[in-house]
Amino acid sequence: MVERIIEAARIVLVRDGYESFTTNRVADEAAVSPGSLYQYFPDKSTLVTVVMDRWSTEISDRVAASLAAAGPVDVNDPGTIRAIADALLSALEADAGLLRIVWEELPAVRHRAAQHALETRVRELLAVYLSAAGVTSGDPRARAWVIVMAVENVAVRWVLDSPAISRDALLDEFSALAGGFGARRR
Amino acid sequence: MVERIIEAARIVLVRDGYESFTTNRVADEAAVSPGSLYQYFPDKSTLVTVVMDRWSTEISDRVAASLAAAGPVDVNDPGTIRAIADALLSALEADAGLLRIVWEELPAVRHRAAQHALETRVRELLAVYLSAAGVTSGDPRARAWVIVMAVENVAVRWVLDSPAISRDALLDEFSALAGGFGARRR
Amino acid sequence: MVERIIEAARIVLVRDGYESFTTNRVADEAAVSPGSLYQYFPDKSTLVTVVMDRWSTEISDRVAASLAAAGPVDVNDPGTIRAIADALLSALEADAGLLRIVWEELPAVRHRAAQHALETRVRELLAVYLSAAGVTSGDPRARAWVIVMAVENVAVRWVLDSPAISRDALLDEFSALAGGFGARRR
Amino acid sequence: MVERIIEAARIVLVRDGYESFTTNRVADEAAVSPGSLYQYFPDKSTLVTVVMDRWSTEISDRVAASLAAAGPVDVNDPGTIRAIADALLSALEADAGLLRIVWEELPAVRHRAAQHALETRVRELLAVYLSAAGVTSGDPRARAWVIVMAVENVAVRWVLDSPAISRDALLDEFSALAGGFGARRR
DNA sequence: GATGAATGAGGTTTCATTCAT
DNA sequence: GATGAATGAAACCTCATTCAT
Repeated sequence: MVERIIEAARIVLVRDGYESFTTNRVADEAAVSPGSLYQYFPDKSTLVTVVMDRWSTEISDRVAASLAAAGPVDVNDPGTIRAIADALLSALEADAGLLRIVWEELPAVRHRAAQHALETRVRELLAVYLSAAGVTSGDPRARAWVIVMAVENVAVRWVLDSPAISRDALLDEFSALAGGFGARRR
Repeated sequence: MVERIIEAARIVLVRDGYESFTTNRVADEAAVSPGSLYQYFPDKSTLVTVVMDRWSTEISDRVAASLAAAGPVDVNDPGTIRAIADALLSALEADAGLLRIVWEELPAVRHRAAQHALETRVRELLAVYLSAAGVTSGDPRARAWVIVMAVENVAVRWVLDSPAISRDALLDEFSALAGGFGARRR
Repeated sequence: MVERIIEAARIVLVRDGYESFTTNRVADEAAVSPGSLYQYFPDKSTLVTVVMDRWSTEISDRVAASLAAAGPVDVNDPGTIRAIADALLSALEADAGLLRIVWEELPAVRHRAAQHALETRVRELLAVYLSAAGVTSGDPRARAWVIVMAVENVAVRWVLDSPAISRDALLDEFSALAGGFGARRR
Repeated sequence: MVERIIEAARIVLVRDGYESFTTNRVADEAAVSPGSLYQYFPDKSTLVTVVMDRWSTEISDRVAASLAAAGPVDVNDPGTIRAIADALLSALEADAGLLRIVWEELPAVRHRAAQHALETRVRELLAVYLSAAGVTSGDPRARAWVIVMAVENVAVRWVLDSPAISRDALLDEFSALAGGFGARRR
């Protein structure tokens, strides 16, 4: 039931947009009475938050899974950074419809927590990578924060705006970006 | 009159947030009747759009002014990139209240156009710089696009979230980021 | 407009009862949009309060008018107390339908203020009478308070419950009641 | 079980007020499922009625007990009327919280029956007293009705509104009131 | 041009009640 | 008998927008 409602919420969100995301419509879509919604979620905004949390976790998991499938991370392999970026892009593309709604229609407050969680998770991964790569100059935490913020926006906008940049070219850019930070190592 | 309304709209937006940004409240703040609003703006969303356009222009102008004041851009001076980033940060900080509302509460659709205009302007500047710097590998337009997207998010989030990174350190990171792209030139 | 709404509210209250007293129904009855209600009244409960205040004033005025029409009050005339009581009964009977709703369906909180105002007004009148009548034993203010509370309930219930007591007999009882308090004078 | 529910209903009524008196809350308080409520009570209003009946009986019993404890009623003892009134006040004060809810928040329809029962019981007692006291003028039943209605309201309001009248003074007023009716006997 | 009273569709939320288990 | 998840009607209120003055 909770499952059905969350799923319906996600569908309505993607199909109708946030402006039209009403509790009644969600109830309809879930083939459930409006009252039932409130047995499991205290209010509308919580419902959105839950959908966001789900999605954030999905993305994290997808990225992690891709990396795991790719075998152990080799810091010296220049392909590593590409693999990470590639995994992220794929994860975002998995539900581009939802991504668009979230990024373009949802007031950020609604998905701030979920986004933060995702950023933190990625940042931690990255910190490990950076330190293993022997990047020493500057504050590694600051560096990780900057890269994550940078990559986040670039990846999202690439998926949403479809600029005239091939996926391969984009991955090159990511490598360059990371290389820039790593460049001064040794 | 138009002026008064736009100014009122901005005030209401910053003071009360987007949720409470109602046409009636704007009319009140402007000491104007709600009907008069509609003599100059077809609907509420247009009003927001106009405020956004204004603000976007303000930022562009501020950045341009800062750069002009700093004298001619010297592509070989590593300080140049710092100057640009610094100007951008200052411009964003000039009305952090509005920045927060725009980034956290406004559905992106509302300010998409303004944001796009700003991005384009900066991208063009950057393209010149990159080409002058002799960056040749890869597609320079793709490169410019990526850098702009990256910098945009990093700068905004730094202003809004106040992470534990000094302004100086942040500027260093920007240099590194730009350096990374320039690094492989020869 | 305000007038129309208040009148409609009163009609709905009497006709449908407090349970069915909804803002939409009032709007319908007033042939006005629900939104218009809220241009003049901040919320539903205020609307009820206003109706109550009106009615309380009507009763006061009716009583005062009756007394004025009856000529100057003669404290020594045993008929005086009958006149007052008679005026009150008539005033209550003027809109017995509303009286019933107020007394039987309205949570007292809704009409507490109006009732209090009425009680106070009557109490002050009574205090004058009592002191003129030379009632000296006991605290005259306490006495007035007690009589008002006593008369209030008796009168209301007589109108609402139609007990097997003629109007004349009831007025006799009121005289006796007042006489009881005056009895021990001299 | 029935017991537990009634007790819970009373607790909720006093603690949360009538507005918040919901069947679900009562069920919670009784640690019982909402469905079970409906096995013993056809609907919410019946539940309230039962609570009211209980309470009405309690008051009657308390008054009766007080009188019994005071020994046989002596019609010629002017203290008798005080004793009755005193017993009533004490009974009302026993659960002033409930009294307030009943009088101020409950639509009278909900407790009309219980109140009526109480009034009748007291009226019968009083009729005996009045006839024994040799009050002959007027209709003794009318007289009893009037006194009961008068005393009821005065007593309740004294308990609820705490006017600046001492308990002793109030009892004096009651005596005077009763005396007024008896005064013209002989 | 300016006004501002009027609109009315529709959103979120509550809660008494039911019925399959 | 007991449960408690599910129901769904309906309530209050908001606010972008209009149009007669």
